[in-house]
Amino acid sequence: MQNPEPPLFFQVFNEIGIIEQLSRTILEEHMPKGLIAPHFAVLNHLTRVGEGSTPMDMARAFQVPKTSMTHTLSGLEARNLVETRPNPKDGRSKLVWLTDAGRALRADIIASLAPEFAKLSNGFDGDKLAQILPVLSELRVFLDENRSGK
Amino acid sequence: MQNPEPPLFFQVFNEIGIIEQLSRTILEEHMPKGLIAPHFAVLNHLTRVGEGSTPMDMARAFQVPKTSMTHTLSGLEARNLVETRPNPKDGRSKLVWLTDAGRALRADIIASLAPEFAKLSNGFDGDKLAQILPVLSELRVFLDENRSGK
DNA sequence: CTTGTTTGGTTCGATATCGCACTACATAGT
DNA sequence: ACTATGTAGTGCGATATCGAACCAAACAAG
Repeated sequence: MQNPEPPLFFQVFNEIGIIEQLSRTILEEHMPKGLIAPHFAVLNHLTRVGEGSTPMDMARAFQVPKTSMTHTLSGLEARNLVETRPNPKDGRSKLVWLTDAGRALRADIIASLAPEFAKLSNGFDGDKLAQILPVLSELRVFLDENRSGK
Repeated sequence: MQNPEPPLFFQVFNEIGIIEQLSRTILEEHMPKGLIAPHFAVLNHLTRVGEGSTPMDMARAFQVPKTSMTHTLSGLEARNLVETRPNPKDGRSKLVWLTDAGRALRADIIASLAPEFAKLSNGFDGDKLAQILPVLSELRVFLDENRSGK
């Protein structure tokens, strides 16, 4: 038994899958009708990583096909939450920017999540989360570097 | 600062979301065309938890709407990977059973994942996974118990 | 037993995801 | 410059997800 048991990986990925489901559901309960987690992910990415990303930047960051990103962005653009401008450095691509409405919506969603975070803070030991975070990051990086390619 | 920083939760859920994406992609690369992760989840559930589950049992276990489960099962049934029988205890519901083909497919998929697990074993410290697993389970249970309801 | 409510499952319509094919622009090799 | 190959983005078709509405069986209250 020189290998970690396959069931260990299975269990970890299984738990992660369920947690992803549950946390996504919570997030989506705090989003306006018609918008879902990927829309939030884009608003959040533009705020944190910086506006002026290209669609492909974000597709790669989220590991989704570029066609999915096109679709997600079109939903955001239709609601005036982002706007796109041509990329002066590359005639094929676009740069994506938040509108004021987009920035405001992201802030509102995060603010409305405060009670959920409070519940978590009260009911769950934050130290444990702090302990697993670096391992999760490491695992994410490992998987990211070893992915076959989408 | 009596609260754990909201960013901590954010980061944890963010990493979990990305890991879920990446691990799901790996799994689906090892599945026959037309079948995706939810199909595997059902085959796996029936094997582990026991055959003869109802669709609602599984919808709850996976935290998906029952309509999604109907759809997933119909895909499996169309390929003769599961079969359903009436529930003798409840005229409204069905019981789901694996076919031999379903059992075989699950086994084949798991077997074909062995190289991926080997890569993980070699490149990633199994002890770290063992350490985070109980925290993930705890977090999953906490979220599960506190969910608003779907 | 009758009635009102709950629960398991399906159908349907709207939106999402994703692979494939395609266009336009970019870049490398000669 | 010319051609070949690569890359960003879109259009389209197939399947997936999910909420709303619906039906039938179960169950609870009287």
